[in-house]
Amino acid sequence: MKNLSWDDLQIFAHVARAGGLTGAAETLSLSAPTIGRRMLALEQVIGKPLFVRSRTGYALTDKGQSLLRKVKAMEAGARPIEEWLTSGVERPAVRLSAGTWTANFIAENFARVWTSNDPFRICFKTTEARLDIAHREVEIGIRNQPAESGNLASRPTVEIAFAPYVARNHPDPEGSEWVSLGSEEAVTRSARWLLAQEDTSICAWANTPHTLRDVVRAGAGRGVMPCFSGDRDPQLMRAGPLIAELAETQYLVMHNDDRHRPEVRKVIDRLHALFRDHAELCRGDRPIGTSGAEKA
Amino acid sequence: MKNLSWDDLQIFAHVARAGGLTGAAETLSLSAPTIGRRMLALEQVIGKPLFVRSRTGYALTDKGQSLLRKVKAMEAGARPIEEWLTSGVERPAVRLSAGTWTANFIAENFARVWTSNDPFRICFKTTEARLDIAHREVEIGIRNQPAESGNLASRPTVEIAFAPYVARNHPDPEGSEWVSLGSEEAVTRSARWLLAQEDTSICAWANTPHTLRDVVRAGAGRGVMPCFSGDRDPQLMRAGPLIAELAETQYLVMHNDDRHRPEVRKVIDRLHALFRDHAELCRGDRPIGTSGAEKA
DNA sequence: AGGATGTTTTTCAGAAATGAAAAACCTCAG
DNA sequence: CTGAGGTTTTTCATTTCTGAAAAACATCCT
Repeated sequence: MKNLSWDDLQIFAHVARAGGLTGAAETLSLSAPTIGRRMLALEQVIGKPLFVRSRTGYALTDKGQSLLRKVKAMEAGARPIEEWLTSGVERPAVRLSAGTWTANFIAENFARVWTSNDPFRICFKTTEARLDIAHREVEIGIRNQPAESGNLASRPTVEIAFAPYVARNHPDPEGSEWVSLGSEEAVTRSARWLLAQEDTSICAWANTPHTLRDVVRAGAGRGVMPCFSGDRDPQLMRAGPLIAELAETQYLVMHNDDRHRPEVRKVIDRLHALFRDHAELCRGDRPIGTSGAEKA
Repeated sequence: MKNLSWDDLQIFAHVARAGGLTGAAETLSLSAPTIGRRMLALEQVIGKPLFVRSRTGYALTDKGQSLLRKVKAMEAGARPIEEWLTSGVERPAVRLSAGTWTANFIAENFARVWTSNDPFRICFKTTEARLDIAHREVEIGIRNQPAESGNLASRPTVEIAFAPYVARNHPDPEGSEWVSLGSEEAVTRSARWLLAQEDTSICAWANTPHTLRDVVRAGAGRGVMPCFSGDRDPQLMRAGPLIAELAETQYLVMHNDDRHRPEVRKVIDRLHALFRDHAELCRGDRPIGTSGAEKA
């Protein structure tokens, strides 16, 4: 730990411009409490108050104004480095593997994950299989288990709940038969759950999630889906309570070495923010199309 | 964690100038392994190797040379901030409390702790009492126990060993009587230890450590001292083995809030380095004046 | 050829920093 | 006056980073 941290000076400039911690947190990959603590520490190193604090934000003192002018000179000094980093570099691709529903959800929120200003590209690999991150098949995997080897890192995001869905306006939602998801090669967790229930009657099988949804939409019967998919579909409604046995924690998994790559870092952070913002939807707290729905 | 760390750029410049990790560690308050990891992470962010690594040090690649030129511009931008920090500021005092032997040891190595270039001053408070750091009686306390309250921080330094000493060339070192340290108000740990021994014969009491040393030097008998004092005194020699019961770990204790104050940080770091460099002496591994002394 | 010295790299336990969640507080609109 | 909304601050569990110690390797001297 050094005396005067250049990183703290950079953060200081962001807080000064944003007028507070929350605005600075949006432009930095740091949380507001962390930024608050670092500004406090910076003031202790400097020995003078830099901010006047209020509940409406942070304003600069005279000393803070003076320091900001100087830090802007450092920012000017840093700009050639940022430009040097991006010039002449082909934009790398961040390969992202996710299950069908998750990929669909991300695709519908794509602007939250990537914009044309980004110096990288996104490569979706939509698959129910688990691709090998350790051997660089993808950079980021969205999984329902944490990484199990030491050279992978995982970051939990949200709880994913599952529930049965049926076509909207189905005459007998909880009395209809089931549509199961699975193929001859792979039996899904929801298919295993289904087989474990007493007195279940399966009227159809689908081998891809899209096919299952289409069959359920057509009114053939009930199907199990994650809530972040089922509860966004205006053609579906709940056909029973949440299925506790299928609830799982979602993880963003990446190689340990890749965590410092800025494009991987940025995608990871954005995915995390995206899912966090839809945490209620994912947990099943926003049921669609059922009367008397309660909010958790 | 941000993408391109300004702190890492600063460290990079130090490594480039020093030609390696070890030299950079001397000018930064970071260890060589830490600097090595940070340079690796910086290269991953940059996407290009910056160094050619060898066992004789780090040399810059062409890309590294290019980056160094740019970072020097940031250093130029940072210089007005460093100057602004030091200009017009009355030098603060760092108050340091330590026991007599420890204060004596530090005073003899004062150039390791303070120089006239430092923008602060040192205030010794030599006492066997424990001064209150939480209520700002001192900034740094050197103690034999870690901090016990949440708002204090402690950093262990070295193991302190104790042994009995006698005047050099005493005719009967291990057969002489004891000189005890203590006063009517405060019985020291070594005095308690003495009373707990079988068949001990105390011929004198001293109420200050300096007085005890003077009496022992005069040949009156054996006295218990910490090894970093006894083994530095050419007028004394060991009069028995190390006293395991009295061994203790030394701690540098400070207020949590003060850790970011650069002058407190600097003194703490220097004291830590000073004691670490004399770790063998403190542990009793450098006995003075006894024949057949072994090196640990 | 072998030992000493000095550097970087790796491993691992502990310290420090972080973010999530909650608490606290202020402002503004109804 | 009250409730909603937005911000900062505090608490605590978790994650990340650090330094100590050891390992590995290269160079230099005898």
